[in-house]
Amino acid sequence: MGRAPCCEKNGLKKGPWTAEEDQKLIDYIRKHGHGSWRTLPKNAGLARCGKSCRLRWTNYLRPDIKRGRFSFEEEETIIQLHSILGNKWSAIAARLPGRTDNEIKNYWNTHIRKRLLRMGIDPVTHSPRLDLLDLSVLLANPSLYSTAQLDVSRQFLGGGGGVEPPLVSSELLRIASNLLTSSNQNQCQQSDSIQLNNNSYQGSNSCATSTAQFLNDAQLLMMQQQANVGQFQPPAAHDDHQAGGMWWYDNGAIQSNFSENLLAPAPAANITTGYENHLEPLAHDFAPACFGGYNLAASVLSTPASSPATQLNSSSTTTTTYNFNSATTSTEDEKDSYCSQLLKFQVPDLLDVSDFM
DNA sequence: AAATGCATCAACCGCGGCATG
DNA sequence: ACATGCCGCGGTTGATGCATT
Repeated sequence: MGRAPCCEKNGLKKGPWTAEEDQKLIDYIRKHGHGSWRTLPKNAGLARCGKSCRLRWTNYLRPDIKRGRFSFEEEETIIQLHSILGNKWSAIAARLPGRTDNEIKNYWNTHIRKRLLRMGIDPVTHSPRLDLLDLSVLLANPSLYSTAQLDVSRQFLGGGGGVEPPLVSSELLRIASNLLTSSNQNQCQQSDSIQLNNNSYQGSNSCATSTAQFLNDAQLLMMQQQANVGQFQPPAAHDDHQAGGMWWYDNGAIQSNFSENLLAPAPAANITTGYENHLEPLAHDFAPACFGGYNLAASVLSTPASSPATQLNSSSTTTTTYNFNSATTSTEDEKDSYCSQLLKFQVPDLLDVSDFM
């Protein structure tokens, strides 16, 4: 049975609220409470439907509403709660005093979601997106692979143009690994250290500390995670001539002959959200050896203001400390810049992500 | 200065859940 | 058990302002 839309009644006003209407609504609710939204507009002398009144009150006129920019802490909370609750905006809003579900929803769609996408993270699943992140790196460096390999890489996208599941196999991972290994060699010559704004960076590994290296290695894990390969076989001996080395996944541990490290899974961090399943392994397993300890989770989830200097013990003898100073990343643009520079992640024109925006 | 594109956000729409008769 | 009505939620739209060309 259909229900008559509440605002289709004759004489009921729609659209933006006037100051007079606002005042009428405020005065009435202050005196009587909202009671039944259905009868409120008539009693308050408003030519609005109850639904419109309720929305106006809960999203705008309520006295306890906090206006203005979201703080880093609030943003962090939103992301973490969203990883647990999904698009349950009202549930998220219930944990953010003064913020409405509508406001949070808007902020998510206009800010956070886009930022996560730029970083190659699926804002729905909160897991790395192979099709966004991986191929962008590959495709941005066409010199790194042959035509045949490009054809293979296109399969990751589900090349038919339709909504096909990404094709990822151990063999493709191996190919990608080789490609990325080549990429590493190029990238290492370009950036042995990272300086971002006033954030301090103290790395010690030269080649292995480039951002590109981090991405590449992390991407392989993403592939593995998305493909549920389970066991990614170590490279065969004949791969050893590839100077860069490779990563593989063995019995729960990330192994590499790149830095001759065996990376044991990191102990649980203090982040207790669904990210543990996705980003934390990346940050802790990869960061020490291949990125010198940069904490991806800290950059994505914990905004700089709330992320104390992260100290991670790598499997090598190197201990690396990072201090991303919040004072230098206080604006929205700076947040974006901060993230994009760190990850050096650029979506090539070839890879259109607008559909996801 | 005008045109165009983009980002933001208040407000609307439709649906599902729940209460009530 | 079923019909009806209300409320709240999530998705979407459209107006507005700002930036860019």
